[in-house]
Amino acid sequence: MTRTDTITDDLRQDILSGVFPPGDRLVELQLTQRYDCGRATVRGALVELATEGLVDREANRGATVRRISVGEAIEITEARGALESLVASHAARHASAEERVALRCVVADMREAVAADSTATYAELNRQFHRLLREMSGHSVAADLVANLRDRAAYHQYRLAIMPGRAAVSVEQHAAIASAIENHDEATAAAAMDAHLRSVIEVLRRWGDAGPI
Amino acid sequence: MTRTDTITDDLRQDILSGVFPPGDRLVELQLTQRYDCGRATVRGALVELATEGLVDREANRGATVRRISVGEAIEITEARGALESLVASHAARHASAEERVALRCVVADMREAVAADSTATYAELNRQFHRLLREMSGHSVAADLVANLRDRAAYHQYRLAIMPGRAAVSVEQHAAIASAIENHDEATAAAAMDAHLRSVIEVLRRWGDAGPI
DNA sequence: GGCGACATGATTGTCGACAATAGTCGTGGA
DNA sequence: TCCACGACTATTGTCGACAATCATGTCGCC
Repeated sequence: MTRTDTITDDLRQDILSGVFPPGDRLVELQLTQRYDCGRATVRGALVELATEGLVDREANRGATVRRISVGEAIEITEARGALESLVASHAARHASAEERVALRCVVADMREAVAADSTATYAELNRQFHRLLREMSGHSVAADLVANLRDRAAYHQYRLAIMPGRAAVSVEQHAAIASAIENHDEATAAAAMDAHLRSVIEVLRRWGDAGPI
Repeated sequence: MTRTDTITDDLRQDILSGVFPPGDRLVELQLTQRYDCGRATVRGALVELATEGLVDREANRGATVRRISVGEAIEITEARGALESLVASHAARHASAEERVALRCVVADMREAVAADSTATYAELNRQFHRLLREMSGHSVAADLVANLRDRAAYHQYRLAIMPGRAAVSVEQHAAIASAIENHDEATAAAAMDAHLRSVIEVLRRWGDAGPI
């Protein structure tokens, strides 16, 4: 693993975790001293994150953290729905017995987190659930695309996760997905995933009228 | 538009058109003299094309044109099916009257190309059909992803297009898609697109046993 | 004759410097 | 007072050079 890759991961993480909020300028020289490396290394990272859709790069004008409007977040979630349904159906077909157990455990933990009203824990379990699903699917093309789309909408995703009452609704949708996968039911798994993401879009759309950003 | 962007487009085109066939090494210094620019510029292009999935880059070992196995081509086409169905349904909803006419014209030209047995023309019209659909959809997220997936599987796509008898089957599937879109029938458009790509996968799968690469 | 260590060459990773460009501030004139 | 023009500054785009790393071929040893 080369230094550029490391910096790319670090910068990606910093963007996703909010160290650099949407719209922030990413000046190469500043990043240079933050990550202690040359400008070429930083540039490589910026180019990569730009093609991932996490940063905007205008010629001679520099890079900024990409701002995702609610409208675009909806598009992203629609695309994610199409792909992640595919992932879910493949997971239902290919998952091992251990993986199915692991998935059930995650759902159980999610229920606990909801009961304890711990939104941070829930958000992390949510990520874990979807990551596990991607691994189970064995469909690396769709899995990679989904992971990227999740990153792109991470900001809105986070706001959604901490929305009061949302977790309680969401957890049952995850349970439905997990249950279908446990039963090796590809079609139901895909449908459950699709329903889950349509529900996410519904919430985003309601926000669109009133919500900020 | 910066020089790096130009070189990126040129290199992408050269890869897609077969100037650099799959597996070919992309040595930075050689590309430097081919495109008449510095190594930094070439590197930028390679990084971008690597994240697009068109080139492989191993640390300290250089870049090569990505080899896509038949298995991966199937995965790519599955993902494309999921996304392009979404694109088709959005196209059915949002397309203008002129765009619907344009789509019908393309299908008519395709029929002509099939009758004339002109595979090169048909392949080009095929690209045009799908590009037009992406524009009609207004769904930039899905459209960009689909365009990228098409590039990644371009090699197999091309082999499929010149397969004897394939165009005749394919053209009717395109006609079905166009017809659904003309009728503003989102669900049917999506289903027709899905059927089209499942048919593509079917052919790829049959190849998988006997076909080369 | 086969195997492993070592030198060699080719290629990439990283850095600093220079050139080019966009944005900004100040000045002069109408 | 307002607009146009020009210099200045900040930042990016590009280049060449050096260091680091991997692959290859050679030599000696078993």
